[in-house]
Amino acid sequence: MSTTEETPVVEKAANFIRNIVTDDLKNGKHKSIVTRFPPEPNGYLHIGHAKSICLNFGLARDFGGRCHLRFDDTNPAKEDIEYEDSIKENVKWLGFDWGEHMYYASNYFEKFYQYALVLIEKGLAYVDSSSADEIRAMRGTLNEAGKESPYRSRSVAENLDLFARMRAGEFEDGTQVLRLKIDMASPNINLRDPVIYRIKKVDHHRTGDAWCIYPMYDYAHCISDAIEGITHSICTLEFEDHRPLYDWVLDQLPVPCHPQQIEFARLNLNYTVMSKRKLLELVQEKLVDGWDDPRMPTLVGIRRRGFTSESIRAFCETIGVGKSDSLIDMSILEDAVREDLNVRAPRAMSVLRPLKVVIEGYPEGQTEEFEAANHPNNPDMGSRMVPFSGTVYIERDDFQEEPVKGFFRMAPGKEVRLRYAYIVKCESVVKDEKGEIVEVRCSYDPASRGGSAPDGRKIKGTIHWVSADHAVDAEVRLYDRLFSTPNPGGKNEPDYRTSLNPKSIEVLKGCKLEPSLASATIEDRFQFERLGYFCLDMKDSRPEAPVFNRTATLRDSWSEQKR
RNA sequence: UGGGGUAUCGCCAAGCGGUAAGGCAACGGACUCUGACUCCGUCAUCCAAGGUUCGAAUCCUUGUACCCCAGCCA
Repeated sequence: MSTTEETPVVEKAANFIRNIVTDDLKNGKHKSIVTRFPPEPNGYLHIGHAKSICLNFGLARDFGGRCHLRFDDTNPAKEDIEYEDSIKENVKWLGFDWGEHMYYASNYFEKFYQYALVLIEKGLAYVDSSSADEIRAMRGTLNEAGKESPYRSRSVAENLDLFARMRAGEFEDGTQVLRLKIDMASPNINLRDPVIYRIKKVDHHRTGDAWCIYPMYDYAHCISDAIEGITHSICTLEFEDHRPLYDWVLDQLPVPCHPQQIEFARLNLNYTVMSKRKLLELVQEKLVDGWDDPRMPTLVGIRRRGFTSESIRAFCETIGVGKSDSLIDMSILEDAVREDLNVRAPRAMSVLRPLKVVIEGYPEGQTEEFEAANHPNNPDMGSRMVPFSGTVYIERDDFQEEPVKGFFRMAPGKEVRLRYAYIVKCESVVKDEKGEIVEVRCSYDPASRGGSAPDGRKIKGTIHWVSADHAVDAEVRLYDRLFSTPNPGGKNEPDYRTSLNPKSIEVLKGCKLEPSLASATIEDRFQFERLGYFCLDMKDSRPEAPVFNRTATLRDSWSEQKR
């Protein structure tokens, strides 16, 4: 098992990769399967990686196989150990466990080297002393065949000698490379004598200065898979035309097995960006507040936003796996969190934009407590006592002096229920010099204690409130989609930066929370009734100054109706 | 104009010759001390055109559209 939690989030939907695995198991091609998630430690994981993680670890879990976590660390110039910890943490958070199966491509450097020797001896690899520019020029174009390098026919002995000297550090960066000898006229450019080793006199974060030549992806990845006994090597679509090379390398070498590479379409989500480059720019140009900004599609960002790992897994399950390029609607992700949080998040009352309401006739200085259910549909979640007094705050949006048609919240002369408390009626409003409403005065029905009308009269509107004397002040951050256009920076679109949503974050101070929320801790999630799902910000919140993040709003057919 | 892919409802996605699952969204309605949740109901003939067949989204042909590839990145 490779999940830490037992509950399957959603029923497993069929997809072409599952079908392949099922067939391979059924017809005996494999007794059990081995997959792998092979990130390069050069950045933070995002929701797109989650799709791959769920796919690979999910297959292993569901078919009783195993999934390796392997760092594809073959380019020391770009990689760093700082990313490794974050990646491991993210995979664990998502609910997966690689157990003993933690690997590094860099652990195979010596094997890669030995295999390269085999290729040279078979006359299938040669040292090319051309410059990068020359190699590019000889590669040809999409329509024209390439030209063979003048160094292509070097003898095996010479190649062996040169390659050994490359390893020994006798040459400078970029002066020599080891290339495969395949076919410079191949219509598949990947087969035009691809470079498999380059010289980089750079320390590697794991192997230090042991090496100054490093293998390229196409050469290292397939061999790594073979060494680990991977059965299904799942990657994204852009590697599709690398597959002939993947197979070519393994066919020439005495490797333990020959994994099957299978490609699927990477995840694209609308109203956000997913490329490492753009994500990095957003952070570096301070367009967002770091990798873990709750608006970022990074796993650290999404987590800080309040998403549960269960909802991410459910999301990955529902979007399916295919080979056609897709742009998933953000609403599917939002639906996934709502579905999860609706069931598990305790309810609470919080007023984000407070409007003072004075209950006329309520005994001066009196305070009482009302029992409020933590979850209206699940009694097992218990209840809490919520203090009430003669002055409460309600949401500004819940009052209209001149109510529009269909508005059934608080308005002059209309009765409305303060949830769990009393039925009140607005009698008058108090305005400041500018005509701004600063206070609403209500009468109340003492017989409606607890919120129910003793005479059975129907009260259409129920609104939430917080007692002024008992309220906990807090900062609340309302997040919205990072971009205001569905495919920022896409084809025929201006620079993605111009599509940033100016309202992607709104910081509200002086919000009034019911006192029970004072004891909230990191990763606690609540439904602030009638508003949405919120969690304590894991970075900026302090006990004496709580900060809540809005994970998602509730569906709101009222505001939709108004549109 | 080389090679590799993909085309099924607004967005995903099952289907593998036997008469179009499901989810999201949307739209009606019921219920409701969250205008939430829940519950009912509505919502496609499968890129196009030919062909094979009793029968095709599924097979063949010819087109069309879109994506990927010319890093000593992964």
